[in-house]
Amino acid sequence: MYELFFQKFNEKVPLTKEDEVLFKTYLTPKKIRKKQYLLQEGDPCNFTAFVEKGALRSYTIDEKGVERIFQFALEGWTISDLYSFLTGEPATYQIDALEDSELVLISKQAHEELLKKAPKYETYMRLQLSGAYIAMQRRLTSSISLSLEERYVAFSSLYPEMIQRIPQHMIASYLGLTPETLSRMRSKMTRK
Amino acid sequence: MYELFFQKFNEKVPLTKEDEVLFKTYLTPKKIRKKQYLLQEGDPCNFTAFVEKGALRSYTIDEKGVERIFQFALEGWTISDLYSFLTGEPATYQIDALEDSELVLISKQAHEELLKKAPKYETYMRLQLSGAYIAMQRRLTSSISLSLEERYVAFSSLYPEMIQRIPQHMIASYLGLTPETLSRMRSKMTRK
DNA sequence: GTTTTTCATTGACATATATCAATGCTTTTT
DNA sequence: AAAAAGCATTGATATATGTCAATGAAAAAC
Repeated sequence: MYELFFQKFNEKVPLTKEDEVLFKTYLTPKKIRKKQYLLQEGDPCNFTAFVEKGALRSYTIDEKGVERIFQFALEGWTISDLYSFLTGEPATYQIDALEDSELVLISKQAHEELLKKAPKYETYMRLQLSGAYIAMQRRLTSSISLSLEERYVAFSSLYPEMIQRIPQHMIASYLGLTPETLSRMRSKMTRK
Repeated sequence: MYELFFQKFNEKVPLTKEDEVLFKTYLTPKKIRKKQYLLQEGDPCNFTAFVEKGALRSYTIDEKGVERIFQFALEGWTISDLYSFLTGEPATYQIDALEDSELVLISKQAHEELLKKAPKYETYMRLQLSGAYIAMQRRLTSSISLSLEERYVAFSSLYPEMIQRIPQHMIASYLGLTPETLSRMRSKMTRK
């Protein structure tokens, strides 16, 4: 447990062994089964979840019952409803597991204590946020300026592992199109 | 100069007078005329620009010469190519002024020195990033899950001032649709 | 091992939005 | 003051994508 978490943390901000021991007291391990909820819409999101193993997604469900997937998280990624986590407002997303998963949770309370006590944590958070921001910027740009086909190609080459592990209709939802359209597009692409 | 900058800074992280004096030595004021470039695609973006007065936009131009507006910044906002600023890679966006403007620049060098010397600056940056992330998350969600009309209505009610000050075809570009479609949509809406 | 559920694919059709083109009105430039 | 450029609007048409429905295969549940 925690191996991957500290590996990724150290890549951003180097930690001493003592740092790690201290940080561990603020972390909560959690196992979660496929299809199980980690966060339900309306509850405040009082954690960020680092994925040691497995796969999760965050998404909304609109009035018509249509799912809109906002994020996938595989090993080494962090998932949360950051808006809710940072502001304390009720979550606008749900999070559930696509595979049996092992997580490292940082509670909101731990987050706030770490911000006060551990400057390295604040630096880590800033870098995390930078990364999240940059990833979302890339995605927004591609969602506005690329054709569907270009978007799918870009997604495939950026996250080849997700193409393997995640059902196609969920990728369609993430890209903002219907499963039918994605299916047709793929068959058109292979014909070329 | 700097009034609005420090007002916004203090809302996030309270500063003493001494802090402000110190910080001022890291800031660069800049005036820029309408249509003038602040950043050209391909140059590394070595600043963040806080808008004291005026209006700017960041955008890309694709192969066909179509502009895609990524962000508007009015008074109190910060604009930059954050990806380029944080990584040192060449900018993917251009930034220019929509009105004559007054800016407060933080150079990359100043940014790095402040991160080392001034913990309050790191906190400020973290909060800035949180805000930018949340704003972009909201935008991405609406770009994926709302109809054009809903998107325009949401934009209008979130940023009424922009509707007044920014040409309609640029708002269309920001929302990811053509000026013609936006025009038709607006006339349909008023007819109701 | 059988039954259910989930998933990807395909077809027919509807609809939203883009594209191309023209017009008149403002604003800016000279 | 005249000319040019920028902008919003409208019409006709083309195109991409969504919607609804059916089918078969694969995976999960029992």
